[in-house]
Amino acid sequence: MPEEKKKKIVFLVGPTGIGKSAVAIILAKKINAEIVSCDSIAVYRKMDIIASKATPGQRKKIKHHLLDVVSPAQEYNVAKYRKGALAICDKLFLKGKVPLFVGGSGLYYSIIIDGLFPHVPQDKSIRAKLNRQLETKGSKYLYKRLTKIDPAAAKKIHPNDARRIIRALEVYLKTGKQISMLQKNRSGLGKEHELNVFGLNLKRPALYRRVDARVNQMFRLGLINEVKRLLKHKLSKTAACAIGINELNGYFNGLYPQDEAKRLIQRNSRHYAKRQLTWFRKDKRIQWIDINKADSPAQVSLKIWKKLFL
RNA sequence: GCCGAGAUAGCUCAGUGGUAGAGCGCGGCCCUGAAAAGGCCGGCGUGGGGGGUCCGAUUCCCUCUCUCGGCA
Repeated sequence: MPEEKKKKIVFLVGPTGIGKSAVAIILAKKINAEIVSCDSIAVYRKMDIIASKATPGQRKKIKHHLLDVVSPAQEYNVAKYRKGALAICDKLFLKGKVPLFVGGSGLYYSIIIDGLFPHVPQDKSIRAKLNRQLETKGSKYLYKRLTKIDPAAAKKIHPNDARRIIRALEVYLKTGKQISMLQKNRSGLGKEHELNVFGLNLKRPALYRRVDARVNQMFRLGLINEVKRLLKHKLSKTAACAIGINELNGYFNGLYPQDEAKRLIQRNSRHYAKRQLTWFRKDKRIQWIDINKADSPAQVSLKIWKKLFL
């Protein structure tokens, strides 16, 4: 039975602030796993509080991968993530360990499970040119070009979505191939492995209360100083989009008081959580675990464990 | 107690004799090399209670309740 030989991979996803990390550590011990972070911000060093990374104490209990792998000055993206994550999976399989992916970055998750179409990395000069055209002629102009070059891609992309229009044009200009064709060619771990995907969720008001509370906690832990330190150096544009950077920068520049910065961070985090839920909701592979306030991380991880082995 | 202002969406408020909008908030969605990013869609409403005028009232009139100012 080849089915039996498939290697097991476990995913734990869900919106920010739901308590994935604590559950993951307990679960990892039970199933002989190591944790692979699936978080686009936690990859950055020196962004500990802002990314709510696992603490040194937690990392001592269970090994965490893909935390602190790049400096905040470096750009990071899905392709780098995928490369790193696949390498770690291989290592873990050799050790007989189960990879336990934990995080809320939906695209990163899907790139691991379903794959990424073959390498067409970004091209700085093509992008610069397209961005200039975006400024002078607007996204509608670029969209029209895309309509001619790759109608299928254009159909999927909204005329205002400049970022995706540019990427589609970039791929074509660089390879002469349509992104809509290339995108059909993807293969991820889902094909060769036994996937077990769990999602944590809470009723919306309770989730939002948790998100707000976690932002308060981040302030207590020293978010302001952490961001102040980060802003002393040049941040890559991918690191700079972490929620909290921009909001606090406005406060540092005297645009509004500190409370307003906090309010904005809380609001943007709630919006983010909502978008994450939209992303994950449509993935039918996810087995949802509804947690209520009373559930401890241990209870939640037990529920997952039961689903894994019963 | 008297005088004045107000009571409309979750919040702050606009407007109109033909059953209502704005901003923020909130909800839904899209997503393949920036993804904690970027983009799209949606008004979510017993217009404070009751009565009157009118073909028709959220809009005009009366009254009650409440809120906020001012005077006592």
